[in-house]
Order: sequence, then C-alpha cells, then structure tokens
Amino acid sequence: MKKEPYKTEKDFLKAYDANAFDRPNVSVDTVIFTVSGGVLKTLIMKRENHPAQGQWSLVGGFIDVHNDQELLDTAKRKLKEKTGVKTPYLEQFCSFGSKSRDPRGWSVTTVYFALIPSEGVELEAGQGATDIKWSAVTDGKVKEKLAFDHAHILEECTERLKSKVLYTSLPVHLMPEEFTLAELQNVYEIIMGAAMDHKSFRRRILRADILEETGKMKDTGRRPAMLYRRNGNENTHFFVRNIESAQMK
Amino acid sequence: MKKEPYKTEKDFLKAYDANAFDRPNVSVDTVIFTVSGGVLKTLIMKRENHPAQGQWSLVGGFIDVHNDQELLDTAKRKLKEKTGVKTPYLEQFCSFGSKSRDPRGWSVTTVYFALIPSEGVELEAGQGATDIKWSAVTDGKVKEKLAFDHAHILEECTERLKSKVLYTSLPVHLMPEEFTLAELQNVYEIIMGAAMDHKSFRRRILRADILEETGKMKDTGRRPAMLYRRNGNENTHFFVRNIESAQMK
DNA sequence: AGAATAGTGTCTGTAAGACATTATGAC
DNA sequence: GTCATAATGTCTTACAGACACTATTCT
Repeated sequence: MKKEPYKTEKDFLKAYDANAFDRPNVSVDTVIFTVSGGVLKTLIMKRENHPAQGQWSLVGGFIDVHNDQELLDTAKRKLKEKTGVKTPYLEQFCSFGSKSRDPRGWSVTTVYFALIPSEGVELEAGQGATDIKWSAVTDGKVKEKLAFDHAHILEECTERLKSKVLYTSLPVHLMPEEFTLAELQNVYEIIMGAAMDHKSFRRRILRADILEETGKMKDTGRRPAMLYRRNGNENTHFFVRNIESAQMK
Repeated sequence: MKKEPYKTEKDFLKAYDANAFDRPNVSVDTVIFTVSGGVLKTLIMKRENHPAQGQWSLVGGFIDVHNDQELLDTAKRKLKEKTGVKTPYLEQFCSFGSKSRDPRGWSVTTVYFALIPSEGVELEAGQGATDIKWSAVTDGKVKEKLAFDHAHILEECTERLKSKVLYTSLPVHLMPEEFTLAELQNVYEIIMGAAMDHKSFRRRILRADILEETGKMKDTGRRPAMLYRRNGNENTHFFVRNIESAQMK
C-alpha cells in the first residue's frame, strides 16, 4: 500500500491491499443444543483436516466471503449442512479471539448458539467432517476432548444457556411441534439441573402467553395431558422475575 | 497451499498460507459510555484516514497481532490510548460482520462496551483520529453522522445498556470513587429514561451488598448525605427482579 | 419558621414457593 | 377400588411500588 495520502476514498480503495497487514483468521462456530433422552446434548463433529485432524470439535467453519452476506448466514449455512434444520433458534453468543487459540496464528471466532428439537434431525457429517454426533453435556462438558478452545467455549455457552433459562422462554425451541407442560417443565429442569414446583411453572408459562392449546390430548397411560404448541408470537418472552429455586450463587 | 494431505500437523502448519483464501478484516470497536451533566454520553472520534475520512466514528481499530494477546487487549489498548483509563468496566457486547459494512470488503468487528466515570478523564485524539469528544446519546443516537454501521451499533448497544440497568448494578461503574445514593439513583434514571421511587431504590441497592459507607458526608447546601464507595466485591450484582417502573414493552 | 434534600415506616401489589387437594385416565 | 399423572386451590414469602412521615441542613 502506498504511503502518501489519497485524494478520495475511491482512490484509496483502489490501492487498498487487504493482505498488506497481518490480520487474524475469522470463523464462526455454533454450539447446537438439543435435549433428548432426558439429557442436554450438543452436536460435535470429527475434523477431517489439519489442524486438530481427527479431533472432535464444535460445528463451525470459515466465512464464505463470496456467498455469506453476514455472520448469521455462515452460522445458518453450517447448521443446515449438518442437521438439515433451516429455522432454528439461533442467537449470537460471544466472540473469542486470541493469538494462541489456533496453531495457525491469531484467530477470532464468533460463536452462535442454536436450540433445536431432537425430533426429525438427520445428521450428516458433510464437508470437513468424517463423523458427527450428539454428545451429552454434563456440567458444561462433553466426555470427548475438543479441539482448540472449544471445551472452554462450550462451558461458557452452557453457562449462558443455564442463566437465560431462569428468566426467558428459550426452552420452547427445544420442544417438538406439540408438547405438554410437563414435558416443557422437564426440559427446563434438565437445563437448570434443579426441580421446580409444577404449579408455579404452569402459572408462569401460561401467563407469558407464548403457547396455545392444540385441543388434542396426549395419552400416555395415565390421565391425558393437554398438548400445547407455540403461538404465533416468535419473540422470546422475558419474565420480570427469575426462577429462584435454581439460583446460582 | 498444497492440495495433497499432510502427514503431520507440523507439516501442515509449515505449508500453511494465511492469505490463500479471501478472508474478512477484523477490528474491535468500543462504545464508551459515561454520564455527565445529567446525560448519557458516548465517546466518538474523527477519523484521520480513509475510508470514511473526516467522519465521526466509535473508538476502535485493528487488532495488533504482534502485541495483543486477545480481543480484550485490543479494546483495553484503544481505551487507554484515548482516555487514559486503565481499569474500566469492559464487557463484550456483540460482533457485527457483513459484506457491506465496510467499503474495503467483508469485515467483522467485535464490539465492547465500557462504562467509565466522567471525572478525571483526559481525552486524547491520538493515532488515527484528528479529534475526539463526548457526544450526548438520545434515544440511542448521537447528533453526528457516524461512519460505517456505527450508528446501528450504538443503537443496539444503548438498548443493551438500558435493559441491563433494570436487573444489574452496572451503573456503579459510572460513578466516581465516592458518591451518594441519590447520585447513583440519578444515573440509573438517566439511563432508563424514567424516574423511580427513592425508597425502593435504596432498599434494592443496600440489600445487594455492593457498597460500603465511607463515613464521610457530602454537604451540598441542605441536609448532608452519606457518601458510599464500591466495596471489595467487583462482581456485577444480578437482582432477581427487574425494576418494573421503566419496563420496556 | 420555611425550603430543600436525606432518609425511614409501612401498606399494597405481584408473582414465586410450598403443598394440599381434586380430576381423569389405566388396571 | 389403587396407582399414577394432570391440573387446581390457596396460603406464605420476597421484594417492588406508593406515599406519608421524620431528620438535618440551609437561609
């Protein structure tokens, strides 16, 4: 790049060389959560290529500067490629950037977190992965060793999920199309790691006006339960008070 | 970069060419808030160079891959360079990345937000800026036209600040060393844009156990008020209930 | 005394917690 | 009938809101 000043921005841009300065790598990673079999799980893939070849990692990849318009597109693209899910709950979590987190040098990753129902998901290893699977998250950790700083990212992201569950309606995005209040409460409890009173739970959820009755009942042996679905309102509900029974210190 | 597979990660890294693929620019921007003269203000600087030369922008810059160890270091470095403040409240807000936000091409910026007391800050335009100043934030906007997508970033960041004030003790970081409860309440009210009952406010803050009495009184004409300071506990306090008088719809 | 600001007392309101009770199905 | 789960009734508790009251300084 020339040192002398440019008359106009146009001149400047013409002479601009993106590679003139050392700059970090940028990627997008997504922590994809689901609840199935009574446990919180996250999607991990086995890396096909170097670095960290053969290790498990979060689902992520580089931005495709020619096809992705914005960061969210990269996250959506990866998610659809691996799970086939097109309209998940997807929220930006945090970015992690440092000199040491990737052996290739300074790198930044913007992490999203996704909540998807476990039903009807067809995993596909696809590009860059030789394997892909759900792994149980216990205390913010999976049993597999994760590449780069992904264990750290997963831990912080799980912490965020746990705290948001105390004051939002987020877990509805982990439910199938139709579900009972007991099932929804169960998902809340799995994430919080604590039980809560079911009367309080029903009051809280029903007052939030985020669900509607389907009219159908789920019969599972004993007394049938009302099946609910999310109503039109796609906004996350923020409760004005936290669930206190599971309060973190 | 060679196409054939590498035997070891070491071989791979040796042959790795960071510029082989097109990749985005990465920067760090910081929305620096303060409250003075009864209004919320943010720090903006006049850009010395292209692009957007001569326009006002948030305080930011590129990562120095040789000296910054992590993203936070870049934010801290810029903040200290412009304000001289070394230990501000600094929290990562969000990252914005898109093809179109910067005329140089795909770019990602990780935005931090800082809260600093207005006292004892010596602004210095420094590197990359011909001018720097505080500008009042009204309804998430400053009167100056901001470069790139910085007006959008400021708006979202202000929204985040407003919402966090309803359930956290964040505003204590906008206060000088010693302050009265009435002064702290005033700062809360300025950010929320709504008044609140002073009895409720006192109860809430004092129960949070984040302040300690200095023993000194502030006399300002009428009845003197107790001066408080932050106690040792540097953790942000999260209240279990929101301030409801200023609830956003 | 009166004005102004600091600080307390106390009642109400709202939503969560606790837990007993009733309802509806299978057997 | 019993068992199990669904759903409601209702009392208590915690903390915010409202607002009247007292306290301490000034002029």
